[in-house]
Amino acid sequence: MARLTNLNLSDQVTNELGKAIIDGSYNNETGFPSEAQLCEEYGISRTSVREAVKMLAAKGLISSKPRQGIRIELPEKWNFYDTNVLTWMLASSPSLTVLREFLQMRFAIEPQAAALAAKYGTKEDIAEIGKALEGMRAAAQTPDGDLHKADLEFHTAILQASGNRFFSQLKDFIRTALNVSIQHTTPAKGSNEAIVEEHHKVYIAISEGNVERAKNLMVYLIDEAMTVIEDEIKAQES
Amino acid sequence: MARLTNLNLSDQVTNELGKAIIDGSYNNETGFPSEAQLCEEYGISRTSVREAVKMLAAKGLISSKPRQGIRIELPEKWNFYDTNVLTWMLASSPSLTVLREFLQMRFAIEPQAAALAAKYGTKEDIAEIGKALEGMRAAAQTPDGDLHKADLEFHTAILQASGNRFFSQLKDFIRTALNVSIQHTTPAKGSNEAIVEEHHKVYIAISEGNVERAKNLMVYLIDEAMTVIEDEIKAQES
DNA sequence: TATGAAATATTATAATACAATTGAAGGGAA
DNA sequence: TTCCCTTCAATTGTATTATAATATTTCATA
Repeated sequence: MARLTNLNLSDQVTNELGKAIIDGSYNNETGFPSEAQLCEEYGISRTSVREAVKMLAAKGLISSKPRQGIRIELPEKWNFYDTNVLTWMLASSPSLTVLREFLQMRFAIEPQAAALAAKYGTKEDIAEIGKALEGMRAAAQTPDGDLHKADLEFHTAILQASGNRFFSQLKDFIRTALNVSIQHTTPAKGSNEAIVEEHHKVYIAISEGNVERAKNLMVYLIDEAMTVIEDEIKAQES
Repeated sequence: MARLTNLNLSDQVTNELGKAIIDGSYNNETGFPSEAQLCEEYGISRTSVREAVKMLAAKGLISSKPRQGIRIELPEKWNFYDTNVLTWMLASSPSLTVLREFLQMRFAIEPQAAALAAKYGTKEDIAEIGKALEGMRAAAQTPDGDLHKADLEFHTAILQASGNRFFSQLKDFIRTALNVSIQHTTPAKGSNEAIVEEHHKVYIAISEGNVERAKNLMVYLIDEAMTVIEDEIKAQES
């Protein structure tokens, strides 16, 4: 077990088990270990094991009943919008398929968020988007500026500006999606200015309250990434 | 404490505390009770209290550290895509605002899901949509048929057919959204046939693989509900 | 005042005991 | 045999107690 001493024992075990469940190391055919077995396996008390089990149950990964033991829930019950679950899933299968699923979600969420930001965004929220944009511009002009990080800020600022809890809750989700995205898409270097310019257009549309335009421009932004992925998937299949 | 004897003690306490946290009965100013205090308050052992606390922590509602005690996390950390959290939130504030937020999410998710279903849906998935549609038709023609339930099935079948885990994971979310929606929107009775017909069009578009049309028709479906809500909100404000 | 050490309150972990639940095995009767 | 009932056993559920770890507060000292 990876000893992250800044984490509780139960948190550590939660992590280990979560990863193992999601990557398929455990399954209900071979049988999931009982509490007692987990105690032995990790050399810890039942108290901690139970706390870990409860946390995993809270995330939808497992359930447990007397005499029946601990069972892995069907994957459709897993809460993929939980940051940990998401991380565990990506650790186990960072495939192009997952990346495409991410992009499809971004395609649904972000244009709508941009539209809402244009419609309802407060001055403060929109100022944050502007600040993120400045960060992108600065990073694009500096030799080793972290454009990617600034990009993340821009997109999350828009989610925040939507004024809708369900959208802004997806900040971590989108961050993760963008991070994975970056690892796959070969960065078309040299086009930094173009990237910033496209984001700038989105910002303008939002700050002007141009709902439809904000949405369309965001669609355009994501569509580019989507195209790259679809091509890669096609290349792999053939 | 509501004694739901089919639930664990820790589950019961999780429920009680979850609700109380979300409706604001507890807050960090007045101070959140310590484990010992919770034991007294609910008359249970520390074991159960701790398990409940861990579950709430897993859902992002609280965190706890030695000497510092249990603290409520910022609402932006709360995992609203967790079924329990969602239920607790609705129990505390079933306002029009929440309903609008729900609809905005549906507006983002469902048209895209319909598009994906049209593009990638398997025969089996699409057959399920068709079956749900038949259910709607039957319910619409029967005097006291449950059209609403059949409607739910239709929409969740589309999410399933998207072939994207992140979309199909939102089935419970959308179900809840639809349920709340029904409670608010005065059912424009007499138009049952029209409703079924509109859903039928969506089904046709999906089964024919007509991506754009599927998306647009779904937008239309949700937009109607959205309009009703927006009007209600305006009426309330004035 | 600033620094550091000690006291303290709270969570973190462990060990143990017993209760509750439920699936399976076994035994008796139709 | 087949069905139903009882008994048994394995596993989780709950409680109690004790100790460790941690971080805040207090207080003494330079």
